[in-house]
Amino acid sequence: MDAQLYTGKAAEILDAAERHMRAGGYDAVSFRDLADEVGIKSSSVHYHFPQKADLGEAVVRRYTDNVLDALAMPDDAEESARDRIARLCGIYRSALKDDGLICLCCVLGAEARDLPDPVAEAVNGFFGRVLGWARTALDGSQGQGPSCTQILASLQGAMILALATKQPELFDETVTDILERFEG
Amino acid sequence: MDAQLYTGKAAEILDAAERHMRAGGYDAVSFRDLADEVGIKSSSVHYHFPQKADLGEAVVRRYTDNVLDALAMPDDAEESARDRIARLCGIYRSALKDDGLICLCCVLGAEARDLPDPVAEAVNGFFGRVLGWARTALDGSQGQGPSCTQILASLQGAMILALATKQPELFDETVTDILERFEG
DNA sequence: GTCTATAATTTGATAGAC
DNA sequence: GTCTATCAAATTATAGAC
Repeated sequence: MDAQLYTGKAAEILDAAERHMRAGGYDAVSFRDLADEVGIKSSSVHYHFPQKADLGEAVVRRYTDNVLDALAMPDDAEESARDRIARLCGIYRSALKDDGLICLCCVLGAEARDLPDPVAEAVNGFFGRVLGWARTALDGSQGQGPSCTQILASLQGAMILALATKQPELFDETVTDILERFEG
Repeated sequence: MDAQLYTGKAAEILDAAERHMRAGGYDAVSFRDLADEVGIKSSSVHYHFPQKADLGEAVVRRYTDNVLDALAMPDDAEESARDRIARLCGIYRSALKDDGLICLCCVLGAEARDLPDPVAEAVNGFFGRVLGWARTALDGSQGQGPSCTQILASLQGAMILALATKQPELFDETVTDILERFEG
């Protein structure tokens, strides 16, 4: 159950696949496009990830690990719930502003019904783990601020709004609303 | 600028296309699949919608008109802002619980970067019109309740969470949170 | 409006050499 | 691990008959 480590071409493939999936969904990824981008042939991509579902699952799992790593640190026990949630907001914010990318599992979650089972399950797992993190992050903030569900839902939806309307301010507006509710 | 009316096969095609797009995104629609479902050939689908982008744009525009029609009525001037927002929640809620479908523009908005321009613009238009409706819906509820952006973002994100985790309760939880904030 | 027929491209995937 | 070669299937789209 250890987190898998990817290096070299495998990592490059995952990088390219994640970028495409976050921009256009699961179907936006093709073995030939990935191969071209990393400078190998499509059959070599199949060597690393035999089926497309394997690739999709690996992308989601690696993404999940990366997000949870970023959420966990710095590991300060005295940190307020508000500051911890602000870190979650910041992760999404920088991806959106710097690269125009929204959460991978926001895109894939929206088309979950049509995803291969292992990929859909990995997306489900992402939300479970992030909600689990949020539950402990809010620990001790006695009923103050929005619920974990509400925080995560707001952020996911705000990314879509900001992207689709080309108004990044809409994301910040939501972040402000979330954080303000901690000063109740 | 009148709303286009679709009947017969054209309407059936749009129905099928909307269903597929809401389940799996823009790429989840193929002319052959649609043709089979409505009992004609794919070339006949092209007669009604020459290019796929034409089809996509028509689906989004019709969906937008339908949602705004449902939001507008019943047209009661004495209705509270809270009740109007509850109507928006109800539209999404029944689609999710009855058919397992989330908002069309939630799915397409998430992959907006990869959509043909006319389709992306139609999705943008959907959010503009719904946010416009929400602004007037909240008229007179002096600062009470969440902002239009926050309401819409929460609902979109909650649909994704509910769908991806197979926990419809998560959607209801968000609706409850939104409506509670009107009793401030 | 719908059909047949077909074109051109892209897709996921495999076999086997090096 | 990467390659060449290839496959079967699916895709969007068009021409032209009825």
